Amino acid sequence: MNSCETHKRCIVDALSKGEEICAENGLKFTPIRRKVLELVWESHKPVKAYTILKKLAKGEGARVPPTVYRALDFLLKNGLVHKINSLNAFVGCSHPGRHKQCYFLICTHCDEVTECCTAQLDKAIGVSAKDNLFKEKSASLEILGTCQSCSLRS
Amino acid sequence: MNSCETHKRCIVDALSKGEEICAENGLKFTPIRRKVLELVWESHKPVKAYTILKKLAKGEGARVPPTVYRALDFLLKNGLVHKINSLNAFVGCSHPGRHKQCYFLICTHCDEVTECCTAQLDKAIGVSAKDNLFKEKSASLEILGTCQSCSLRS
DNA sequence: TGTGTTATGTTATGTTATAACCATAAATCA
DNA sequence: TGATTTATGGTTATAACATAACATAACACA
Repeated sequence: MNSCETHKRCIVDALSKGEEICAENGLKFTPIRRKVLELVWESHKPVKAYTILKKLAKGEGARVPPTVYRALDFLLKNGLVHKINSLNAFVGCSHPGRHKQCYFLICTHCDEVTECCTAQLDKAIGVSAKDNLFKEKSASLEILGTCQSCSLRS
Repeated sequence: MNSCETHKRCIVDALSKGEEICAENGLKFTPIRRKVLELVWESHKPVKAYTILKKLAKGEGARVPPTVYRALDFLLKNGLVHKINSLNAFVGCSHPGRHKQCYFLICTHCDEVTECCTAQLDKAIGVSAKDNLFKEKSASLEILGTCQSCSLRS
C-alpha cells in the first residue's frame, strides 16, 4: 500500500501540476483531460482505459473509446501519466516534469505502483546500452514483487 | 540489424535448445510448439501472435487464437521466448535456461531486439527494489533506441 | 481396459486500441 | 472583423489482442 497519508492531497497535487504544466506549455487542460487525470489518480493502482471510460460515461455526454485514449495520449505525452505496459493500464506520474525514463515497482498483492526513478538506474541502463553500442532514447522498467506493506501484513 | 552471420544457425540452435529443455523437464515439444518457436525465430524482430496464427493457418488444420496463445504460453513459461510488453509481441530467448529477468534493446529503426541481461543490471535493479523495501520477483526492461547497424547506416 | 492427465479443437466472446470522417471551438493574424 | 488555420472532441465502425468454456483426442501407466 502506498505511504501517502491523505490521498486527497495526491489528487489535488496531481491536478494542480497538470494545470501548471499545461499553462507553462500553452496547452489546454480541458475538462475531459482533467477528469481523466483525476480518475487515473483515484488510487495508486494502475487504471484501465475502459474503466475510465465507464466512469466518464456516468457523467453527461456519451463518452467513447477515442475520447479516453485521446485524453490518455495527451497526458502521456506531457508526462502526467505513465502506461504500465505489462498491465495495459495507466498510473499518474508522481513527479511530472518530463523524465523520459520510467521505472516502476509493481506490487502483485495490492496492485499499487511506485515509481523508482534513480540516477543509479539511469546510469546502469545507460551503460548497458553503451556496451552494446546502442543509442538509447527511452526505457521502461517494470519490477514485479511485493511491497513493504504487503510483506509486513502477510 | 543483428550480428548473426547465418540466421539459420539461430533457428537450428533455438529448436534444439527447445528439444533439450523439454526433454530435461519431461515436457512435450509437440509439432505445434515446435512450429511456433520456429516462426518466432524467423527473425530477431518481435513477432505478433496473429502473424504466427496466419502462418500456421497456411499449413493443414485450421489454427485459431487459443492454439497460438497456448503454444506461446508454454514457450514463455519454459523460457524459450519472451514477450515484449510494449509491442504486444514475442521474440525468441537468445539464451534459454530460465533467467527470470529479461532486458531488451529494441531498435526502433529495424525493429530488431537484442537481449542485454547483465549482472550489473540485475544488481542495479535489485538495489532499487531493496532501497524501497520491495521484494522483487521479476523484472522487465525495454530500452528503445537505435542499434549500432542502424546508427552506422544513417 | 480403464482412469487420469495433458494437449488441442471449437465456438464464442471479452478486452484493448485505432481509423476515418465530421462538427465545432479557439487561436492567429491579415 | 472576418478568413484561415489548428485543436478538440463526437461518431461510427472496426482492427488487434487475448481468453473463457466446453469438447475431444492422445498418451501414460496402473
